[in-house]
Amino acid sequence: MVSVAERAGVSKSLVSLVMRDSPRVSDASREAVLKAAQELGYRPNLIARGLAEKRTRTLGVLIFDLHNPFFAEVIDGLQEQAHEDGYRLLIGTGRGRAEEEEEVLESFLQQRVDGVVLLSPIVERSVLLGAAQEVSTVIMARHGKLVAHADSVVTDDQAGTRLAVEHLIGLGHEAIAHIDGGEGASALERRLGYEAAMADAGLTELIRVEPGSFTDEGGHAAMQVLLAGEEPPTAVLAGNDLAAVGALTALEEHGLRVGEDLSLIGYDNSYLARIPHISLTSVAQPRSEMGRLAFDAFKRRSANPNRRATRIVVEPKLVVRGSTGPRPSGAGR
Amino acid sequence: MVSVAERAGVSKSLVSLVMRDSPRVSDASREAVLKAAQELGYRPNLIARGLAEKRTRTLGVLIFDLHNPFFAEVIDGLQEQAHEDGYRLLIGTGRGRAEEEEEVLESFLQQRVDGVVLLSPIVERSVLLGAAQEVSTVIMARHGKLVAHADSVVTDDQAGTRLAVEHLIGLGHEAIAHIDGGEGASALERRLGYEAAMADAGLTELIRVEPGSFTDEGGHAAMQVLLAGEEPPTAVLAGNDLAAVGALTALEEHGLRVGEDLSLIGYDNSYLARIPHISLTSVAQPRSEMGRLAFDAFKRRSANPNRRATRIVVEPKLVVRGSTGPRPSGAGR
DNA sequence: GGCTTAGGCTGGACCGTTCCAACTGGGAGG
DNA sequence: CCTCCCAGTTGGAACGGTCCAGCCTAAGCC
Repeated sequence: MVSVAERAGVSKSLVSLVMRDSPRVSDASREAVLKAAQELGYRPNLIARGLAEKRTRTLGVLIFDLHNPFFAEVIDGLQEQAHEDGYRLLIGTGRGRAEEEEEVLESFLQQRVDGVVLLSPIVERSVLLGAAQEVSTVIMARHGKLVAHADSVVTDDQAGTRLAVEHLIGLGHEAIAHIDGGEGASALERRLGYEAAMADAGLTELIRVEPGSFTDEGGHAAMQVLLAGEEPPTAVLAGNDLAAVGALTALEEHGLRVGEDLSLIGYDNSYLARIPHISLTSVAQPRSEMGRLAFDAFKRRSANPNRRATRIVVEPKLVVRGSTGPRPSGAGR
Repeated sequence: MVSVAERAGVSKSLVSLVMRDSPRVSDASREAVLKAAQELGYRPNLIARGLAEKRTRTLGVLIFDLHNPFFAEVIDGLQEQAHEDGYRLLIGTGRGRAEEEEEVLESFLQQRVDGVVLLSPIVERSVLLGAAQEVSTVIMARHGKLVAHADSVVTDDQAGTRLAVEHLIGLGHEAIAHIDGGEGASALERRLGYEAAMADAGLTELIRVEPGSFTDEGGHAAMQVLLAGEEPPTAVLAGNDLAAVGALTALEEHGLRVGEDLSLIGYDNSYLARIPHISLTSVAQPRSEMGRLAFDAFKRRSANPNRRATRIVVEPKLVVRGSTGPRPSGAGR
């Protein structure tokens, strides 16, 4: 910067002003500085700037699992909004381990990020509380109690499964089973939505929750059990798309046609559901919108760090595809 | 840091030494400093450290497409190795646009990363050359001429399609078609491998390359054309898994059983291929190993920035699943 | 003509570290 | 007893920017 200043015949303060697009610089000096910078191949040092400004215009994003396409889309939304506002994203992952997640978070703080966005974190609540005290914090896709001074963004999973059940009822189905997602807050939410919707439709007696998991093996095994029973359901609501695909395999093994002999619904509207060969009716969460909302929440909180913790709930949508159809005549009840 | 020093009754230089685990500190002072730091909730400022040390122990990783699970696994390997060595990863994406990729790269340089890893970048060659001059650069999954002062890590795609063709020939197939991946260096490599393997087996006359793309629509359309022809192939090698899944849909529409009436092979051994419902024979690239190799290359180059550009080629493997089987008797030739 | 105002610019303190040359005190060696 | 050495420690100069108070000059106003 000093070399640029010398070459342009001005002070380094002025170079600094030009680099930051200050309006109170004459056109002549601006041009001279830019020319000198160009000639010297000068590139501003964001490290030094960060030190002097005491802020980095950087957001730390902690992702539970890089492989899950869900997160990729959330980051898309986040990145888009952040980029527009001149923020950079520092992405890290604890690769599914709480301990590593904590390390990554600490490293974000040491790097003095202006805020952190935690995507489905599994660290203990106390860690979240600690983070929220240090820096603007947004927690995504984690249900449970609010964390003081942190905002959270979640989807209404109960509403999601309710949509699915109502769609099936509209098609004439009554014996609708649910393949549970196992432990974890979102599996619980999804199950509650299913049960409530069934009860509201007067189908309490037909509620059937089969233990499973969020994996294809889990969905496969659960569907096996359902089909082996005396009165198999005419429709099944899987915990997520992956489990639904596992269930699909089981149906094939039994020679049943999905969408005709039995209707199947997934959850997440992932990439998988969209494949024509699979064509799965599924509940969609507005992922990139969630990313945008998270960034907005961050901005609001950095403007006013002491505001109350908020929870932003977004509504899921049902995407109907080929895996659901009318109740087969004469089947079950 | 000064406060910690005062509280511990030592100089800030000594605090600095303790924080960096220097061996030339007495146990007594070390303990006193750590105690004071603990009590004050002191957290080292990596920004200031980066400024003073003139290096950041940070690697900029530019990803072509966050959604592609291929990249997630490469990053896994990279992250593992980097973490072990005390490096952090700064991840960014140009979201498929060359112009944005350039911006992200420039931002990495302004942040003074110690190196950059470019995953399948689409920026112009001149940009790569420029980056390589500024900082240790590793280019991944991009074929083509070597870039001066940069190392590259690629898979041998020609060998990959060759493996696939040889597997099919071993099963008795002769009329083996290839669905091309469209433009781009890797589509070219894959096609060349196919053609060479066919020629080597004396099947030059049966070489058939159907234009397509790396998407499911592309695979679907190409398979339609192949099946509509007079002498449809008994085996098809798709450009990647996604195209193979599209082809699968076309087969279904024609009432053909995959693995029996026609054999199908994908490329990438993605998540999709592993789904039981799909069960696609596919060519696997050692993704996380590629990530580790990229980090090694970075380390070597930072130790010696002027070493010659190298190209590290890793060998693909064939993963056989249910979509390939013996040539149906009496079919085609 | 003198006073005020404002735009444009500057010098130097500061941000929180690392680095380096130099200092100290006690033990070993002659 | 003096010198040398070395482990342990220290003060102050970087690192490359931003920030702020203040300076200069020319224009505007009465």
